[in-house]
Amino acid sequence: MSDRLDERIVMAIDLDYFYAQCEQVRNKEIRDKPVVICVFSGRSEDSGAVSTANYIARKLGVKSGIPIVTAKRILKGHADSVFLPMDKQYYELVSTRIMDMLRSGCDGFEQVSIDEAYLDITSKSAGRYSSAESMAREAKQRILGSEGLTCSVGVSKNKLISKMAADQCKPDGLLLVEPRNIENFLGTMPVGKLPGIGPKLEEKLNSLGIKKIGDLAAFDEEKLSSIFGRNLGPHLKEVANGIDSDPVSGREATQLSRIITLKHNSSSFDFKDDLRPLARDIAERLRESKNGFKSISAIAITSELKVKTKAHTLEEPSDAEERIFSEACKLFEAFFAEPLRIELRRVGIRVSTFEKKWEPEGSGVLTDYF
DNA sequence: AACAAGGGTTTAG
DNA sequence: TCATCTAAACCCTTGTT
Repeated sequence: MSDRLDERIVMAIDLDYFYAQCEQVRNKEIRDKPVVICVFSGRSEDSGAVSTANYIARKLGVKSGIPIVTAKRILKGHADSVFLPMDKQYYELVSTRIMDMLRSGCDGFEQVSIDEAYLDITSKSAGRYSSAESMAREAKQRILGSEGLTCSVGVSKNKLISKMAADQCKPDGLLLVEPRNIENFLGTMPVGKLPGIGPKLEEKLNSLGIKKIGDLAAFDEEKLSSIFGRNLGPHLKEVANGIDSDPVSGREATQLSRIITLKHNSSSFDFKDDLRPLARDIAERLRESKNGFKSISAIAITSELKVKTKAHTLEEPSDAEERIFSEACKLFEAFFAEPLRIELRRVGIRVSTFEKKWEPEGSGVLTDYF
């Protein structure tokens, strides 16, 4: 019996330095310059962080997450550098057009973020990597032809390896990793290259002498479980061996949040007005998705950048702006009711535990689910 | 033991 | 004043069934 029949072929598509590339399409003048996409917090002239940068800027040391001021310092000698505010709405338009195009004609589709998607092309490729390669080239060509954007594409037997293949060949790459080559592909890579293994976990693994994915793949599973727990331990062993049965399929969102940076740090609840737009925005999003929430959290980031949350669960789901606002206010008041002297830099609201098939407040219309 | 709720950490883009 | 914004997956503790 062949073990190929149930084997999938999964394509991972990752749009290169997406926000910056979108800007380059809008304005060809900046194509050969360092381009930095910024999220300005509004605190002061250049306060905020870098969202992403094109490869010219990256090569010079500008990475996502660094302060805008730091990026400006790095690019001081490059008078042609371009700093642009993030225009998420525009990037979403572009993304939607691309995703809609990709969605058609595959067995399964999963958009994982604004610039990444998985396609299950098992049947369309008839399970052959030669066909899969043609499909990957075609996808790249269609995206380039319609939007002028390059992307990186990975193809393998599951999402994990396809994603790693796409990561490995970016930008503007295409890499197929056939099942028989997976062991080789992974073996000598640092463990930190595995999705889900960030700096903290990598450091912990390194301290155990586990540096390469091959080391992790061969490590005693009992030991891993005792160190990393019953869930993470076995999971680490699995991914290190290239195993991932997670299907390509859409998922419903489970939470929705909005957060802002306050103009000035606050030691008391004097930012009520700032919460109003957040509540309004969340209510609007809930209506769009026809969801009600049962759980609501206040998110607070202190002046030391520590994250604190307070949550409350409702008896019945709601989607009302007023409810979001009033519950959030209550939770924030609780922060300052504590004896601790807390100073907040950023504040936000999150709702979760959604219920669909749920009757919006005040609609007065009976739903027909039961 | 299983589950819900509240709070925190890590990862990712 | 260097330090955005959104989302998911875990982990832990506590309390209840």
